[in-house]
Amino acid sequence: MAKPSVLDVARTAGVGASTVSRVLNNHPNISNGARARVLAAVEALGYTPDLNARSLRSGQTQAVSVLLPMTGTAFYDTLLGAVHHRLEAHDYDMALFPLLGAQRIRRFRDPSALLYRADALLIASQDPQQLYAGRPPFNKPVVLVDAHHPHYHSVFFDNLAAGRLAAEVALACRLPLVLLDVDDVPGELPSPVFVERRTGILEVLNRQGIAPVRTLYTRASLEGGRAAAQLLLTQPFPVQPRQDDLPTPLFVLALSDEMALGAQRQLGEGGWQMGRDYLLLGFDGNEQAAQAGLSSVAQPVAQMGEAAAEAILAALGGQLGTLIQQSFAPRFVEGASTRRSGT
Amino acid sequence: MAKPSVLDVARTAGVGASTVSRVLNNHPNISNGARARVLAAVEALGYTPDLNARSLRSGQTQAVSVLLPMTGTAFYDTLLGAVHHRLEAHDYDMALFPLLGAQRIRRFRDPSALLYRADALLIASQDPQQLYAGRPPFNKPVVLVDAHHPHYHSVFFDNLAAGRLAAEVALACRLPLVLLDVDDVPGELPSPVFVERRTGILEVLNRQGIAPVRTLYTRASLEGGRAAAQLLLTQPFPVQPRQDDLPTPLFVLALSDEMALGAQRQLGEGGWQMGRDYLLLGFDGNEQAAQAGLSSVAQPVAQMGEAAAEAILAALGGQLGTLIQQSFAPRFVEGASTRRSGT
DNA sequence: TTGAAAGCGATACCAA
DNA sequence: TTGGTATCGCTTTCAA
Repeated sequence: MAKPSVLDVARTAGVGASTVSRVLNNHPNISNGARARVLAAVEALGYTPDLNARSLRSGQTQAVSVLLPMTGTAFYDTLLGAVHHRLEAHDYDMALFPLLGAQRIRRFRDPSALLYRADALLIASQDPQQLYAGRPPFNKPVVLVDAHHPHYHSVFFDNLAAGRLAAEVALACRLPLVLLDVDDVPGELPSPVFVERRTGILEVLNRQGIAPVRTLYTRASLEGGRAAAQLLLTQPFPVQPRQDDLPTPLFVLALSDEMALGAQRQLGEGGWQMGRDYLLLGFDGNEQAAQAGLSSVAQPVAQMGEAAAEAILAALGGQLGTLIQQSFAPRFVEGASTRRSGT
Repeated sequence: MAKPSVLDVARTAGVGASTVSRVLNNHPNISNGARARVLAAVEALGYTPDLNARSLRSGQTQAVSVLLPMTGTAFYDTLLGAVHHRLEAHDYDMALFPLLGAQRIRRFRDPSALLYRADALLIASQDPQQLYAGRPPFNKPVVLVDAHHPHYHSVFFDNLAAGRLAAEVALACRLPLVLLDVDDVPGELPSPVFVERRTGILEVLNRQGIAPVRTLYTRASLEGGRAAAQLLLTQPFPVQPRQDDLPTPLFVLALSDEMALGAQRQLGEGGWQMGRDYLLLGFDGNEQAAQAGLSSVAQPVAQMGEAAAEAILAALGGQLGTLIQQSFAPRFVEGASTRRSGT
């Protein structure tokens, strides 16, 4: 037999089609008898509503599309897990559309792309202006997460403040500063996240008239951190710890915990001792890094995901008079890595 | 003004609604004049078809859903890039539904989940039987990629054969064998990929009555490879190279190139020299690993993605009498890492 | 080659 | 609290 429709259910239950619809959509003012018979009929027939018909009539899809870069995992895992969790509670589902290569935005120029078959669009870690060279062809709510733009609802970390905070923590130690910075990848847009952290750091340093004794550019990954640390080990210019009687530790400031973690491992394997030969600070509040004793300027990823979901829901509810610009402040999470030992 | 519909376009162009539809769907037998006027009207009004109405009427969505684990990136990047490329050529779009935690399959029990609003379902690296404890609630084509099951169209690597091939390469060197194996993650299903590679390897070893001198269990990542290699460096039981006058290199066989790459870096940093102190072989055909000179039992990821897409398209076209069980054979890609130096 | 009209399967309005 | 019916926007059939 063909897939049953509301009419089949209605006939089986001995009620009208609208009653079936009302039961299925939890409308008030339904008698218990009718509800029970409808549910029984649904069960008996194995009825499943047709989403296309539902959407056509109601004008809603109960879906949110997420546009995201296909890089990294732990971060998006946490972020999108939180987003999905909140959306789910309001009966919204979520589909992901990874960018599959920076050049392939063409795919989303078409307003009838699957991406836009949704009630709202969440753009992660991307500037829509740059991405679309204009606006997305979508006249429903658009929310940015881990990115911000004055024309869009934005939920983001204050990476500028994070940079400043990190620099202040570093300066307070009064040690020679090594900056593990992120190299631009040719052909890709530079990540605004790292640009802002760097800007915040340099702003504070400049104000104090202090410069890093060394800046190493590398990939924004654990292996990148390792590579930079290796340079520190093998080319210990301009300060070489562990040879004086009063060694001067280096303060290594990395633009991400991933990089910091890599540096820690590499330096440790090279015989440098944390607290004695170097101090270390990263960004993100990465759990692995915290377990390894690393201090971090942390950012509440899951919380931000929830906030983004709330922003979407509010926009969908039409309860959004003004533009949301919600920034999350960084928090210094102290571990062993910013404490000198044996003093 | 409200969103224009076919009727608006038809009025503007001075034709009937069906003519508009025909033009938009590239039907034959349309006069050039009508076509031109319709296209002009579409342009003028900024008309975009309503996908819900289209799907309701036609019974098709022109969409394929992909169910995938939210781990790894390079692999799925390549795989899904290839899948999407083929689908796109046939006007199908693609949406991703990551598993966001092993326990959350509940989300997909509901037959009216967004996941199933598609013409076909692609399941990556998962056994549907295990996943659903039965069948997915979806009576349209289902294709498995990087996984196989006798009841579903499957496109996969022959990891068993890959394991055998790797073991044969290793045995041909007649060196003490160290196996870098993958540790089970508690709470997660063991990956069939590694199970099969291991089985293939052990099958060949057993047949020859040979056992690895050492098996190290670690995470299936670069860092996992590093950790295992570190054990090799610091606890050089039972064979210690570099101290005899005639050193015996170890043959290190890792279940993935990622792990092999990690091992290579760690051993290199520990002073072991590739070709003299150890040989190394991994799986996957990872590009980074190849650049580092690693030999690999490679698997054509993009090719497999394309094959999976073709399987979907064939199933959608209804041209699929029998069940597809397409396996891709491994290929030994020789680099420097399996050649002894100075002999 | 074209237009009128039926119908896909739901929801929402209105009258009862 | 309920059922009948119009309607969402499109594709398809049928007749011209």
